[in-house]
Amino acid sequence: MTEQPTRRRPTLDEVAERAGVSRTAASRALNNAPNVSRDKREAVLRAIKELGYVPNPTARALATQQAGAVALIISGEDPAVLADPFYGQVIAGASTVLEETDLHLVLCLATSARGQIRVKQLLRTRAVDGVMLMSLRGDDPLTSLALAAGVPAVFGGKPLHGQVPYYVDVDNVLGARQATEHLISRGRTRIATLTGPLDTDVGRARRRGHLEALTLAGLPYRAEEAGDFTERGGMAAMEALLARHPDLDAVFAANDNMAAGALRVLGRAGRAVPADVAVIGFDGLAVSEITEPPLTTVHQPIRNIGREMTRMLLALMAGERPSPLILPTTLVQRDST
Amino acid sequence: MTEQPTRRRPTLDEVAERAGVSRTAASRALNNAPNVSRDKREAVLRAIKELGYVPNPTARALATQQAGAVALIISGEDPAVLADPFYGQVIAGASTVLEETDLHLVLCLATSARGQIRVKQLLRTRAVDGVMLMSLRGDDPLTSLALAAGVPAVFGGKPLHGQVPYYVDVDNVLGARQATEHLISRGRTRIATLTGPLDTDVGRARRRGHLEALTLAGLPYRAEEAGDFTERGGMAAMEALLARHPDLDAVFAANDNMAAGALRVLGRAGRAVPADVAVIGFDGLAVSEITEPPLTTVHQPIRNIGREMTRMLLALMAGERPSPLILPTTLVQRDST
DNA sequence: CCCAAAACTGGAAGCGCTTCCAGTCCGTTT
DNA sequence: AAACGGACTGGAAGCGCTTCCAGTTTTGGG
Repeated sequence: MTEQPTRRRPTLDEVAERAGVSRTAASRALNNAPNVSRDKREAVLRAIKELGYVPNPTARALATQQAGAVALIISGEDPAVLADPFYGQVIAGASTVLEETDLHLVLCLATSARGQIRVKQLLRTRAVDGVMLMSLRGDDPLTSLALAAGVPAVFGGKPLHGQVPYYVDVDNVLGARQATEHLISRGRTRIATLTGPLDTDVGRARRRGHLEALTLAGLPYRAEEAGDFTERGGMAAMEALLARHPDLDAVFAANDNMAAGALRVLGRAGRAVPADVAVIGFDGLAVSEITEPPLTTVHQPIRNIGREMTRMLLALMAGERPSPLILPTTLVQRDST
Repeated sequence: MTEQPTRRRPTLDEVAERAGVSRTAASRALNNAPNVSRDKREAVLRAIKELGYVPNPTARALATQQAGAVALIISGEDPAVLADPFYGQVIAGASTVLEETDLHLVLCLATSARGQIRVKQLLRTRAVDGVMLMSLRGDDPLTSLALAAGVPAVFGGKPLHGQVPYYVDVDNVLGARQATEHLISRGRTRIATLTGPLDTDVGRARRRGHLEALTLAGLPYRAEEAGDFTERGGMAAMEALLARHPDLDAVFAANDNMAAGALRVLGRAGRAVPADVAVIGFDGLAVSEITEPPLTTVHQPIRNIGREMTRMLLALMAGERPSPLILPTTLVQRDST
C-alpha cells in the first residue's frame, strides 16, 4: 500500500482554500499567531485535520531563514572516538534538551580529511543554526573555523589554544588536585599519573592539578606516562610506568578507562590494589563501578555537560550572551584507594 | 569582528549578474550540468570564487524536494543505550559512507515519549530522505510507522515481529550455535547461557542458536538467565545463574559486555576461567581483548553493519531494490575457553 | 553553401511557507 | 453622531534555487 503513487501532500494553500480563508490566515492559525478570529482559526484547524496536512519544514526553513537543526561536531583522529561511552552520555544529554524544542541534532564526525571538509561545508552553508564542538586537539583548525563562521558555537571543554567565548567544562585542575590529594591523604608518597593526551586542554589540566597537589604537599616523587584515554592505552602506559618506576605506590589515571586498564596491568603484575598500589580515576563512568576492585574516581556530570552545552547554545541562538559554565566534580570513594 | 552586521550572503542571482549570464546558466555551472558553454561556465566559477558564494542548502532542498539528510533512529527505553560502544561503531560506519555523499546524519534517540513523538514528526514531515532504525523491541510502533511513512527505511537487525523488506543483520543463530559448539568441542557438557532481552530478535536468535547446538549434541543440561546486554546486567545474571546452577562448566553470553560481567562474577566466586568455567561472548568489541582472561568471542563486523545499512539506504533512495544482507560472524579464539 | 540535428540560452514558473502592509470592520469615546 | 484606536484580512512580495521550454546559435554532413 505504501507503494501507491504517493499522492502529493496537501499544501497550506489547499488548507486555506478548504477552510475558506486566505493562506495568510491559515499560516497564522497554524503557528497560532495573533490576528486570526476564533472562527477562522478553528476552520483552519479543522481543514488541517481533515486533509492530514503536515507543514513542509524545508519551505518553512527557507522562509524563516532558520535551518531547524543544530550540529554536534566530534573531532579526533579516529572514528573510534565514539567507542568511548563518554560521547554517548553527552549525546543523550543533548538529546533530552533538544527534544523539548523542534530542533534536530545532526552528528558530524570530523575524524577524517573528508569529514573535516564536510564540517567546513556545514559551517559555511549555514546548514545548521548552531554547533557544539567537542574534543578538539591542540591547534584544531575547527576552533577558528567555527568562530569565524558566525554561527552560534559552544565548546565542550576549552580548546587548548585560543580563547573561546562560550564553553562548558568541568574544573579539571581542581578535580585532579582533589584526586591526588586524596591519595596523599591515604598516606601515599610515590604517586604516579597516567595523563591524557598532552595536546588537549583536559589532558594538561588534569596533569597540572596533579602536580599542584604534589607540590603543595612537598612530595618530590615524579612519575608519569601519557595515555590516550582508552583502556588499552591505559594498559600500555601502566606497563611502561611500572617498568620505569617499580616503586610507585599510587596512580592517578586521568580517566576511568585508563584506570581500568591500569588495574588489569597491576593485577597481572601481582600488585594488590589498594594494598600495594592505590588507584584513582576520573569521569565516574559506569565502568568505574564494576572494575576489580571498584574504582575510586573523580566523578564529572557528563550527561549534564551535554545538557548544559545545548542549553547554552539555545540561549546563544536566542540572542543572549550566556557565561561559560564550569561544572563541579565530586570525589567518589570506592575500594581502589 | 564576527559581530559585524553579517553582510547578507551573495545569492546565485548576484553570481549570475557578475558573471554576465542568466541565473539558469549559473545554476548549471554550479552543479556542473550540461548545456553551458565553456566560457560561461568559467565565468560563473570565477564569479563564485570572487564573491565567496556558497549555495543555500535550504533553497536547494525546497527546489529539489530533497532534504539532504538521513536519520539514524535508535530506539530503546533508556537514553543510556548509547553508552554501549556498539552504537558508536555503527555510527562511525555510517559516517564514513555518508562522508562520500552530501547527506547529513541526523541522530534521533527515540528513548522517551517525547522522543518517539519527535521521530514520528520527522517521518511525517519528511524532514529526511531516508531512515535507519536500530534496536527495536518487540512490537515497537516505530517499525510500522517507518514502513507506513513511505520514506526509504532500512533496519539494523530484523524487528522481532513483522517482516521488513530491507535490513542488515548478522547470522545470530549460526553465530550462537558456533559459540556453543565451540564450548562443546572443548569438552564442556553443562553449558549455561546469559541471553539478551527476549523481546528482541537478536536476543531470541542467539538463544535459539545455543539451544540448537545443545540439542544437536544431545546435551540435556539447560540453564539460562536473561540479561540486558550491559556489563552490569551480565553480572547480575551471572550471579543468579551461579546460584541456581552451581555445577555449570561453561557459559555462552549473548554479548561481550555481559561476558565481561560474567568473568568478574566468576572471578569473585573463585571459579577459574577457563579451568573451572569456560566463557564465550558475542560481538568482538574492544572490551573482549582486555578482559581477564581475554575473551573468546563470536566477532561480528559492527562497523560494517553501519556501513552496509547506509549503503543499502542509499541504494533504496536511488530507486533500487537491494536485498537484505546477512553479515557473517567469525569465532575469535582467545583465552577464556 | 544549405539544412537538420545538436548544443546552448535565459525567461519564467515553480518548490511551500512567512510576513509586510495597506485596508476593512467594529466597538468606543467624547 | 462623528472620530478613533484596535482587532482582523488577505494580496503580494519574497526566501534562493532548480528546471521546463521555447527559441537561438553552432555544428556537421551532403
